[in-house]
Amino acid sequence: MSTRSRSVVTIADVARACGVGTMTVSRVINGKKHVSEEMARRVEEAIARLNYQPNEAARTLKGRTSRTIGLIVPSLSDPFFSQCAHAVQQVAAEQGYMTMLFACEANRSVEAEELSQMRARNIAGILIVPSSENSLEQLQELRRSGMPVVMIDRTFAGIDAGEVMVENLEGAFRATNHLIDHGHRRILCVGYDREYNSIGERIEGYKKAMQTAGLSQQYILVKRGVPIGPKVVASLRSAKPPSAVFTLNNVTSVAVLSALKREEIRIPQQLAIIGFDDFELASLLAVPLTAVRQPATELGRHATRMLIDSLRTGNGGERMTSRIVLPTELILRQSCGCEPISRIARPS
Amino acid sequence: MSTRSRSVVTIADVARACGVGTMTVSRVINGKKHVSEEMARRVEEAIARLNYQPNEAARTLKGRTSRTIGLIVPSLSDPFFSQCAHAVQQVAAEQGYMTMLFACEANRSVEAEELSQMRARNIAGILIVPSSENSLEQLQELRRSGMPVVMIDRTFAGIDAGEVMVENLEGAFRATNHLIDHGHRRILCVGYDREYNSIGERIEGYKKAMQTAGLSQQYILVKRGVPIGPKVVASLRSAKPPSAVFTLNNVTSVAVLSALKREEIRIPQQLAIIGFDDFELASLLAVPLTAVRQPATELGRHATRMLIDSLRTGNGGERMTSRIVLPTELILRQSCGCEPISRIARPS
DNA sequence: CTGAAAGCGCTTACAG
DNA sequence: CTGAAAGCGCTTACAG
Repeated sequence: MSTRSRSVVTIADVARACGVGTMTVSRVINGKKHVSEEMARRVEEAIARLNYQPNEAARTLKGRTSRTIGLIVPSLSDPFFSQCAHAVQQVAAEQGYMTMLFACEANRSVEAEELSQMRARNIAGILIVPSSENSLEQLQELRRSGMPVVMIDRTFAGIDAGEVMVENLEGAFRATNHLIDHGHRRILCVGYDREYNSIGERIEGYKKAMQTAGLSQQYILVKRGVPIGPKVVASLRSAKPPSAVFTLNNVTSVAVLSALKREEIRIPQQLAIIGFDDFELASLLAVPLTAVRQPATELGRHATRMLIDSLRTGNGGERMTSRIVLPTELILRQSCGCEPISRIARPS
Repeated sequence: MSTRSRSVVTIADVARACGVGTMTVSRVINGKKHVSEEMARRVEEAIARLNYQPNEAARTLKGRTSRTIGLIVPSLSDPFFSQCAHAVQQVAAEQGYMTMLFACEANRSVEAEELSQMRARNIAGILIVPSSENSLEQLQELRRSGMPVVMIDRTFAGIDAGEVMVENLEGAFRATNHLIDHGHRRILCVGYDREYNSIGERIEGYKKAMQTAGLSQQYILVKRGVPIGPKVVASLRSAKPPSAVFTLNNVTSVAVLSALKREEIRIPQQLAIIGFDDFELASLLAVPLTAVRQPATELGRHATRMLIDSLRTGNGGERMTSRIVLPTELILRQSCGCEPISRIARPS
């Protein structure tokens, strides 16, 4: 009863039960082409009766690639990535693929290690929010061997892979302009991870808006791990204190918001703020946050579809040039200085 | 260059390169017992030089179980589960296991389907936040065939599996008592998913506290999908309006908070609130939320360790009776009526 | 300490 | 439409 024998029933058992060859069973499992109606019925009945389930390891060993895709994200603690991951898993499952999950923690060596695990497991394709230049070479090698790769949210040059991005520049441009429209002249741009092109594009958007308006730019761009809140607070006491701040991602927004709260700085009166990246609780904050919403779910969905498409067409060996860029949306709340939308009078 | 041939180099290639048998290479890969020092060195050098990587599918086909564990959670959108999932993935990776991810969306048929996929993929063991009674039988069948299973956060009776829970009753008891200490007499208990024992225990904790204090209980317990906020608001206009509310999980807390905000009901003056489940932004809310903190990360860590332990000892075939119950913590903020902690004067 | 043989459960050509 | 043979890349006994 407790022998460690899983999947006890094999294709041979089914074949025997029907008095046919294993090939016939295999054909039925894989789309029943060239099998007579009646035969197919008999085999299917036996499969159901014996509760047979094909062993994926065996199929993989022959077919060289498993119906599993790998997903590498920096972290699942960040709601943006977890939402994305959720969408990936959903779409993959719908299409009959399983998802192997990896959270690399933006750790260089971990990402490389994970990539090599992927290869060992005959993963069909890779979805990655790339965090490290170090694993680039390995990624490229995987590509060369024909494994399809799709980069999500940010990309590295030199990798021949599909890309699903967001309109970072446009979103940041609009956000900054909105602040300018509110009359702000000294707008500070704050954030982490400037080495990623997603963040880089947001910075460009900010820059473009400031330049267009003839305003001078101010930045606080630090490395991950450096507490950024105190720096923003300190800038408020400088000779030219900013009257508004544009934060480059949600981690930054939360860090800045925490510091402002701690220092009892009033938003938006003393400092207005717009963040890139919206999140569920943004509207329930002490001062509801105006934010650039990124379609995290759509990002995951599109990327997964792109990957599976290239798996189906089997053109992973060719160049993967697809690129999708999704629009962002500026969600106006109060932290930018906008008034709360007056509620419709409710009938008592 | 672009043939779909991954993992081109096999164990045979390595063996040939060293002029040894494949067995010797296999031994080196798997812990180098009974291999001479020099031989091991030679083989390892060849492995590195050829960039050889053992094919997991082949190993699995022989060994019957892959170094992969399956994780089934209801959703990754809920930060509690995504944090938990993150911890699982981390610990598993440290121990050399990969994580196959499934988000079942509390969908009965999906959970069952996923479970059967697990079997097909020779998964070594299962970590599950169970959502459905429907898949119980299947889980139990998996158990019978020797697959170790650990349930996280909530459990179903009749499944012989490891359990990692949280002190739900105690946490809820303490939270309710705290509200009573603030002078509240009419405390409403609100939530979803009463069918889960985790939620059931929280209800018991509330009940115990109310009974001990000689107070009468009030409940709003609804099915998933039903908007719960409006019901809480409505109760405020009843003959015996509650002066405080205890919410049974974070989804409920957020729903109630949203409704209270919409109706401009002041917290804690008009209605005090304590929620079960803490979250990152709780302290940045309009009124910082007092909450029972669950150690999501610890939950994931312990569960993964428990699973891997039973994989190592190979006692999956025997009964899995381990049970870990982690403590919760009441995080006092302002929504319960407590005063904000006075800040330490900062040197200007 | 080392290796030749057999086989894990499936699928890919190849015949009929 | 159907099946016997061979082999995917590894590991498990079994010999030396």
